[in-house]
Amino acid sequence: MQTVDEILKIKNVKNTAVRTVVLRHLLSQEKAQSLKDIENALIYTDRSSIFRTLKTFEENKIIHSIEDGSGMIKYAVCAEGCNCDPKDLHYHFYCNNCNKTFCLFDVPFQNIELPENFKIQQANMVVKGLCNNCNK
Amino acid sequence: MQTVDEILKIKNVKNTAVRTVVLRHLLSQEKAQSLKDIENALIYTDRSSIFRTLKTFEENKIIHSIEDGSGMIKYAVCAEGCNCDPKDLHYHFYCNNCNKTFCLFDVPFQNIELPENFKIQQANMVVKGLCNNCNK
DNA sequence: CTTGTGGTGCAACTCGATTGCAAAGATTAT
DNA sequence: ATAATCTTTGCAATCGAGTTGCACCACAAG
Repeated sequence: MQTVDEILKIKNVKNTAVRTVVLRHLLSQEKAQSLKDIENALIYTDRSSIFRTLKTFEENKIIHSIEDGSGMIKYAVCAEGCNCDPKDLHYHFYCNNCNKTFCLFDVPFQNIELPENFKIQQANMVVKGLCNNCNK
Repeated sequence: MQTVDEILKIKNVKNTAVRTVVLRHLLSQEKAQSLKDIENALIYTDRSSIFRTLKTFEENKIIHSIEDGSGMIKYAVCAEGCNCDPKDLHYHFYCNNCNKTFCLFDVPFQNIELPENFKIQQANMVVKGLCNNCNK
């Protein structure tokens, strides 16, 4: 696992106090985090700063965003070497019971045959159901 | 193509003025509609009435909702015989240029191998890119 | 006719997301 | 080192899609 400093350096994003704590928090979580989640975890950091930090991270492909249908956009750290290209896509799983969102890096991704002249640029794939913790 | 009256009857939803115009509008569109889209199209019908109509339609599986990442939930009429089960899932395509959302009924749907103990209930699959009109 | 049920329109509210602005911090040029 | 410049941050205000409360209306049941 890369450190916060390494990631910021590789992605050419300047290291600041807010960026460090936000990225550290994201790395420490197994599930994707919403702005609200992060805000609650980092009580000394302003919401708008976190918001802009997330935008910066997303632009620089440090994190990717997931719309899981909870109404809040979730963010998760990209895998090493990810460029957020179609080839880097992976499924997400949203638990209807505990409302957590997971990145399913290990589930193989189907090559989708789009109709004539449609061109894929990104995708947002969310499977919903019960996670292993809640499916009991 | 089923008529508005037929659909409402089959799904056991009472026919009202608002329901008729909303469903007729949805059927007349090739792309999924947001609440705002419908509101703009049906200028004499109140937003909250459309909103509640859409909820009613969704509960009764007349339409399904799509979170395409535009920030607005889109709605599209279900295919005939759809029960909104996992087996009825289909991909959606969101055009980054014209912001339209399409149902890709003809693109085969992969059977997703979830990790141990994860259970699928629904899914929201959105491929983003350029549609045939914008990819020129 | 009276009562009840559900649908509709209006207005107000919620809440996550976003922006404007000024202060603080970092960087570069002088 | 100091001044000028650019970036980041915190605060407050705003935006906008979604949602709700309430009164009114239409239609159905008793």
